[in-house]
Amino acid sequence: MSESDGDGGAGADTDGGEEWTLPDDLESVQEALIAWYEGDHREFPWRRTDDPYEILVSEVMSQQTQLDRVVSAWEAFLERWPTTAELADADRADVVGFWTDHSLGYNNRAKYLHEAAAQVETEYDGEFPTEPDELQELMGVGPYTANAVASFAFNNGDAVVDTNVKRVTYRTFSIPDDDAAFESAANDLMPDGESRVWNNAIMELGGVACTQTPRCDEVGCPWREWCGAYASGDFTAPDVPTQPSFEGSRRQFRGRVIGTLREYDELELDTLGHRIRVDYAPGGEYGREWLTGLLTDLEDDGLVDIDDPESGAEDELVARLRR
DNA sequence: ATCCCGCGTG
DNA sequence: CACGCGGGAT
Repeated sequence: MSESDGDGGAGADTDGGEEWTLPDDLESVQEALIAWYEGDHREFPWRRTDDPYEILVSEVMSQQTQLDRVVSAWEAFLERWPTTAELADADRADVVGFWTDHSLGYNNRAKYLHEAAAQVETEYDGEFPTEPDELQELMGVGPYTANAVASFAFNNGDAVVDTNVKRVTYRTFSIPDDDAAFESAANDLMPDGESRVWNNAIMELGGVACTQTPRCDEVGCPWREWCGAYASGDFTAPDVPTQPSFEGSRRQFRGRVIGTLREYDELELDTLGHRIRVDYAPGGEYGREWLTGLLTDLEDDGLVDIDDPESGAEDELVARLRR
């Protein structure tokens, strides 16, 4: 109904955009996937709620962490902060501390979640908006998360496009490795008004069947009869940019700073330095200068405060988690 | 080593 | 548009 009904790819090939088409019997394609998903799928607790806050928490956690590890963190988080009102009232340091305690990584996202809860309270009167465009106004909520929340909470989303959906559509229907093409194809595939089950189903397909090393027959992939990769045996997938190594990285030391301040409340800078790396030496290669660089970045991110000490007349600076 | 349901900022 | 952002599991 929106654009390019059924016949896929932007016809004009002027800017190098490649041609692609979806099968004629889209309805069969759709029914096959939904039947496969409803027949059997992994049971995650967030698939049994339609509370937008609970969904949002699960989505933010899932962006960075394997789903199996998210389950216990999600349950503990919602037990501690069951509503946006309660999360908004929490100290940021406690939310970031929770994130670290549960090894959820990327502490910025704890801050985003905390801020999003405050936005819901102050800007939306405690009620989540239901449209993807409005949801995207929330801190830390981009196009993917907005459609996920709109879909799973309100059955009111567009097709989600994540790395799973890209891989599945690239292989099955030979959609070119191009974001606009993926988005268009994903939306053409999705049956109108069924974003909740559809987005769950296509991501489940990417998660258990159309994996890096595919398991088409083992899990009975419902799209084998339409799948270009299954026919050709070429299961190449779009490149996902590989991360620089973590060991010894700046990221690793940021994580140690947060974890250490979580444990000690407030620490003088050199003490903190020694805690986070054994080769810390105030005047050395990794010393005061290196540490303050790290800390000012964390301060700019809103995660850490650098202050004069509360007591005493000393001028040694201390660091602590921002409340 | 590589993977894992993106996002905000410069 | 490129870049930085954690860390457990395998």
